[in-house]
Amino acid sequence: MPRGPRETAAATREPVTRERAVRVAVELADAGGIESVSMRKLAAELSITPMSLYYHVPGKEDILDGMLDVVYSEMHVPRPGVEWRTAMLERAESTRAVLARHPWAISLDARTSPGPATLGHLDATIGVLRAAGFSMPLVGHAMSLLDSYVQGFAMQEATLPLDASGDIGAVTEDIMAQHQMMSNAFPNLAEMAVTLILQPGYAYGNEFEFGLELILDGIEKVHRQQVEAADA
Amino acid sequence: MPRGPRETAAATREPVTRERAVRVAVELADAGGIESVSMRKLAAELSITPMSLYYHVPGKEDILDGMLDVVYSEMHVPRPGVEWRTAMLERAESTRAVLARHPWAISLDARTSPGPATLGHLDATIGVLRAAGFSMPLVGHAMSLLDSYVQGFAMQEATLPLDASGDIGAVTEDIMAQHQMMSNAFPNLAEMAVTLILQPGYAYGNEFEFGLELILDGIEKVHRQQVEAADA
DNA sequence: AAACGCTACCATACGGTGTATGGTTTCGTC
DNA sequence: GACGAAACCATACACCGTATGGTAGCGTTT
Repeated sequence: MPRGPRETAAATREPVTRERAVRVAVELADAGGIESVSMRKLAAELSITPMSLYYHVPGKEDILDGMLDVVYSEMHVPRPGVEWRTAMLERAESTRAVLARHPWAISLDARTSPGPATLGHLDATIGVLRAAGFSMPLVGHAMSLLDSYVQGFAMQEATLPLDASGDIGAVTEDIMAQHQMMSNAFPNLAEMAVTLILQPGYAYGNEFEFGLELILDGIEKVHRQQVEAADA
Repeated sequence: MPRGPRETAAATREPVTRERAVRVAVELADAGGIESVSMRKLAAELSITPMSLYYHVPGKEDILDGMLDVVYSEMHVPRPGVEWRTAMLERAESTRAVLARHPWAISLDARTSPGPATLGHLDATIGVLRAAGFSMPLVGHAMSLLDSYVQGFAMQEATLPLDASGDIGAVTEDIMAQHQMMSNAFPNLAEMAVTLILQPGYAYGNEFEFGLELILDGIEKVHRQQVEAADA
């Protein structure tokens, strides 16, 4: 029966490593939001004291970096052979799905110092576009555009006061209560609320696809023009 | 000589109000980033004790909300008559300019409970699109798409390790040092770094316009189709 | 003139945070 | 059985947001 070092009581099981600490931090954030990830709570969850964490990790920043890389590692990585448009679509939708699973990651997304999963993801994406004949500048354009949109949309979506189903219903009363006031000060906003957003079938999440397809159409058009120009 | 109440020493000048507290908080954030806005530092800047702030404000959240609304109030509000595409372009560029001036606002952008400036801004934008004949669903599509892109781009830009000029130069050495390693693990990324990003003329900020024009083109096309379909 | 109440401010304290400093225990190896 | 590294710990500091319960100065009322 092999056993790790330092197993005094019957408490500890797995050894504490940076990897496990980050994994547990992700679980904490999933359960209680990013503000429930503190060095003390994390240490408690690992059955060690706060300062013992610093043996495995240089500081909290490193844990946050690790958490973001875990999130990226859950995303679908485009495979080399796939047609570029399909790959980009899958990538965007996978990103959105993963961020929906880990909403706290949206605010962490602004962080520098990417991890290996993040870099691998970028590398694979560039590879697919290059294989499809995209010029390097166009790869830059396309990725900046797509990533900005996907990340921005996730942030907008997180901002809205939605219930779990993505429906706006839960706050309808609040909005209607303010409606009289809004109609005077912000007539266009009030009209949009009543005739669009508060309509039964409306869900903000559905806006995602419109923008995504529009962007992919635009990129496809530019790509085709470049290819034709090169052939001529 | 009119003087406010409670002017014991010759210290205080302007009276403390929520509005002034928020204004000073913005100055603090501009000077030292969002983490240098604490109730204690803010109170010190206003020459009162921390707890006195709570007479003017329910809590820190309210100050952050106010700060974001100040940022929105600095943005160019589209005027009713303007052609929609021009208005959207100005709006996007103004947003980007203001967020560049207050980088801390990007991370605050995810915050609920918009202020009057924010709502007024939205209202004016909807008004311009409606006046241009956009259907309400298309207004929703267009604004979701544009706002997601602009906000996401600002976030991406803030993530990058850029110096003040927007140039990547400052970190070139770091990248080159890791280049050998990257070439093996992430060949596409390495190639992109060398042949695009590290090239003398390249600045990530220039990517903004490509995406913006592409999006506006796409929206214009959809709009034209809808108008034609309605005419037929 | 005296009492009252309101506005604006303050002192103290609590429970939380990240982490610097400097031990202490346990283990494999010699 | 001594030794050094690996893993963990205790204490403490400077900060944070804010709950609780005051207090000084003012205008108005009686």
